[in-house]
Amino acid sequence: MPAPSPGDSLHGRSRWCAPTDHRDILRNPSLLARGPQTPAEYVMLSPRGGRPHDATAATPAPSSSSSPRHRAGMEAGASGRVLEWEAGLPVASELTPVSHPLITPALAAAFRINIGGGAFAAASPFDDSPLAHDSPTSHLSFPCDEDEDEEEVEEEGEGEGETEDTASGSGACRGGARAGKKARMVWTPELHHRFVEAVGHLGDKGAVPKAIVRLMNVEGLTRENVASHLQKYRIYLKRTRNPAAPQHPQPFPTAYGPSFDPHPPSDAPSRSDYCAFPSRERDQALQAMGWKRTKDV
DNA sequence: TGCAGAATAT
DNA sequence: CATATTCTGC
Repeated sequence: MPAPSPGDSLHGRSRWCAPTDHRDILRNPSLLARGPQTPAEYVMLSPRGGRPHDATAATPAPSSSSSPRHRAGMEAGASGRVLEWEAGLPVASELTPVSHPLITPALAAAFRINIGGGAFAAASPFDDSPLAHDSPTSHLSFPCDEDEDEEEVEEEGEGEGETEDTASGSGACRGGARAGKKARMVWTPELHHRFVEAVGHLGDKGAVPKAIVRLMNVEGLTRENVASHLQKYRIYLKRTRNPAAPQHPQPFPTAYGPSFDPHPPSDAPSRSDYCAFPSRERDQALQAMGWKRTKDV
């Protein structure tokens, strides 16, 4: 029965938040304490409304009663799927398998998560031709939407009984009130790479937000996200084109590099690195995520 | 305080 | 859709 009873499937309209807000993790060490065990869990670790300040969060509040509805939504696929959520969604072939890609190889390594078949070595995060192949989204992070649209992660994780300590059932993202702003999106290098490619493929004329979004085909990515990014990107292009101070032909000292600059200018850009990650957040985020290179978790 | 990056408004 | 402005986190 497709029609979910009220207060059931949509109950709490619990949403999954991508780990966009590393700050949450930063402020909630307990999340790291145990670290995600599975992709699914990882995804749920960053509940926007997860009361970040809840110091006592040490207790994830497993709540045996908290039914794992989240996954139920998709896992129930076999038995009863919430068609309501599927309305307007791209067909399966168009969808991006986020399950594994959500976790970058490095992350996986950090947490010793094994994503399908030793992803670390296998998946080169910098594989190019993202567009060339129709396999769109890959290792991308996405924002947490709370509005209407919200692709569900096609999780193949053979559900282990994860503890659904996601924020309280209602309003996983943002304390229940959808009046708020959307989670800040993080343009990862991968994402930006796709973006740049999309723009390139579309050409100057066709590179409009809508088209870009389509071409990128990143679940969770909104037109507005792209529009905003595009705006910055254009500014960046303009700047680099102008003889203002093009120390280099067109290196991207800023975050707006064509993805992964294999050869960062030797003069080390004063500002951030060549990656599209949020300048300083990245570092902390990575650390918070257990990426400490010197220290061990 | 200023800056950068993303969201939101026009 | 493009541009401007606001917001937020360092």
